[in-house]
Amino acid sequence: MSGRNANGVTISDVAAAAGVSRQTVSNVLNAPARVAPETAERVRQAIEMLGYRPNRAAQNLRERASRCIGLKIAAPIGVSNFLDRFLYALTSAAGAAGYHLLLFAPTAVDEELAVYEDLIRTGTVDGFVLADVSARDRRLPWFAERRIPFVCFGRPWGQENGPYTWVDVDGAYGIEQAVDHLVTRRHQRIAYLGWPEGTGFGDERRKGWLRAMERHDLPADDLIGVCAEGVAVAAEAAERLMRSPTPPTAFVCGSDTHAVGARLAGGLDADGRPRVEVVGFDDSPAATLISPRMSSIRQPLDEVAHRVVGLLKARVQGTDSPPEGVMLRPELVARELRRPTSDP
Amino acid sequence: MSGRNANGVTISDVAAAAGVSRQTVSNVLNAPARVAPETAERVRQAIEMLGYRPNRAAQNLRERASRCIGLKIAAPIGVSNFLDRFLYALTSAAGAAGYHLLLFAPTAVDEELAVYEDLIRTGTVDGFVLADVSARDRRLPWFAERRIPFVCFGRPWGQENGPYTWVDVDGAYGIEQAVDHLVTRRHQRIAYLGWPEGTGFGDERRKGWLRAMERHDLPADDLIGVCAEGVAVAAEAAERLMRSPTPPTAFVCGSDTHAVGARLAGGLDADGRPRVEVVGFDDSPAATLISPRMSSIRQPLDEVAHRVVGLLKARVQGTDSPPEGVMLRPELVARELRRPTSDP
DNA sequence: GGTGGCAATTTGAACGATCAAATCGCCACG
DNA sequence: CGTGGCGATTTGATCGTTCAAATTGCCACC
Repeated sequence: MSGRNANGVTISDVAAAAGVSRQTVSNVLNAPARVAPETAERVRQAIEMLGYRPNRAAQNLRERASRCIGLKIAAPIGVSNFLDRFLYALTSAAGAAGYHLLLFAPTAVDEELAVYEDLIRTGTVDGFVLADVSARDRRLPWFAERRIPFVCFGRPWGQENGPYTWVDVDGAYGIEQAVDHLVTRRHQRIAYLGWPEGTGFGDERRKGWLRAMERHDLPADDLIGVCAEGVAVAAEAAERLMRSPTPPTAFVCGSDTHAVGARLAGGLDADGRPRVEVVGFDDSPAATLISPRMSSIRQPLDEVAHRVVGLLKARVQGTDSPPEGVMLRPELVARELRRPTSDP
Repeated sequence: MSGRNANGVTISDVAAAAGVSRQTVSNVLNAPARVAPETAERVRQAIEMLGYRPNRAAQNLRERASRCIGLKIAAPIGVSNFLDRFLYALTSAAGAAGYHLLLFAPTAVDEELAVYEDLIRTGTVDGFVLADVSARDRRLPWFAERRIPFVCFGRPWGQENGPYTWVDVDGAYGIEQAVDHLVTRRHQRIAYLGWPEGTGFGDERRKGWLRAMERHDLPADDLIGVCAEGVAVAAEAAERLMRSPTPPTAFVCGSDTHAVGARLAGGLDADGRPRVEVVGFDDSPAATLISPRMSSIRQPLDEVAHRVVGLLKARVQGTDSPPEGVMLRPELVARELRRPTSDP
């Protein structure tokens, strides 16, 4: 008996209204096969009439699961709204799988690992998505040791062979596609502009460029520029390459930010057209800040999110799903379709 | 009895270890004054030793509260990472107040309002933050009718006098500050470039510009440009204004995107310096995409988030806290400190 | 007509916490 | 020496759900 609470229609209220027991109502919702059709119909009407919705806390308590996925969100840096887009994709994918995304921010006082542990131990979340895995990330072995379910977005660089589950996008493949594209557009001096050595994904993208250049038998030696992510520094780095006696006619870049810098450094010709063709990485809306819009390599974020959620769900529910790495392919979004101006 | 579960140390386990009853352990955590000091110490040691953390679902069930704040996240559009920054501020503020942020995405099949109702009825969240309040937003009266706690970020335009609680930033004030700033830098033809009539915040910002221009006794008639948010269209709109016989020497803009467009339209003089000075709105990192970096009006996001969470908490807990509107002031971040080139 | 089997349904017992009320021990006071 | 009062602690009940086991009703079969 109840229903006296503000907004609380309980399963017992429904049971009373339908003239059955609580468990029958529960069965209608969770195991319809066990219930006689006409009974089920009567119960469904009572549910509808009373506007019954099962209490989440009670379910969570009973089922020992929160159906929440934890995600740490850090102070945003940089111009990209990559996180925005990934967050939306992840939230949608989680929703489709019956989960919610629960955000938390690291606090100044607490030890970061303690925050993760707390969320698991209190049952606030069932597992984590790690979207900011760094090289030799100490969270991974720590989580594994405690059997805390998690899935990485991004390969765990330096511990790829560890027993970790991840989803990543093959950046090297994307860059190779970009080089191939530029080659078909008759470019031969194709530079690479990206992060300095040390970031896993950056190194990989640069390797993809080098591989493609060798495959096409093109020179690569004096065509590498590196700098931190930032338009101004990227422009400087690109300018240094442009001062060469045989300057690049195109840039393949580690990020859209690098690409914007390269485009600015290249400048415009007499007709007001960009002197260098660039391909960025991420296809962020920021890429539209320059005109004409540049080409960029798009990561399949919806697919990434979907796979991440699926794998995490399996690891949360499944007793012992084996670690698994999933590699997805990015796609080149080609936007500069005019002929290159020169062909040295 | 228990503790047999994988990672579940319960309050009874702690009680047994410390040689007291469950309730005493509960009191140590929730009402320490009721417990004798030496008993409390013993219990605390047991908690520490066993690594006890209270189960969130059990607390939620008993206390009829989830300590979660719901936030709808939509597909990102535009270049700004404003949501990123607000999300981080909101997550931090929520965490400091003992809450978590729970994200959800609207699904294609469900009615939007039904999703909100579901989250409340199931007790998944205690209330909502609405960061995307539109004019005559139908959610507001609907929530109020159902006594669903919520706080808006942004005035509920068109229903400011409704019984709603909100936090907003005084955009008109910020714009006026920008105009004052430009006037002290000897500008006289200061244009406004922003959204077409119809967005509450946009209209308000334009009014702020007009008010400041009148206050300074400056002409304003032919200095208004409107367009959607987008660099290319903004540049076009700004160009139209520049073609006037007496073109503007500065732009005050409704967004950073508009401002980037205005700067591009203005172009550079012989010394490579921007011909027009611009002030954007939001101080997004995208503002750094152009060089020299432009001035912009910064919203106090941390303060906004803090107030939003505080008000929501009061409305969730308090029986009947009266509706309240909080207006905060933005701050002009002035970046172009060189003298303007001309003074017509 | 008694019995076994089966489908449909109900009852009892958890899940882990907190509130309210009851109990305990101890001291002071008349 | 009995009683009242008070601080410290314990017991019982409850939040709303689901699992496991028990019960009911019905039909078929020997």
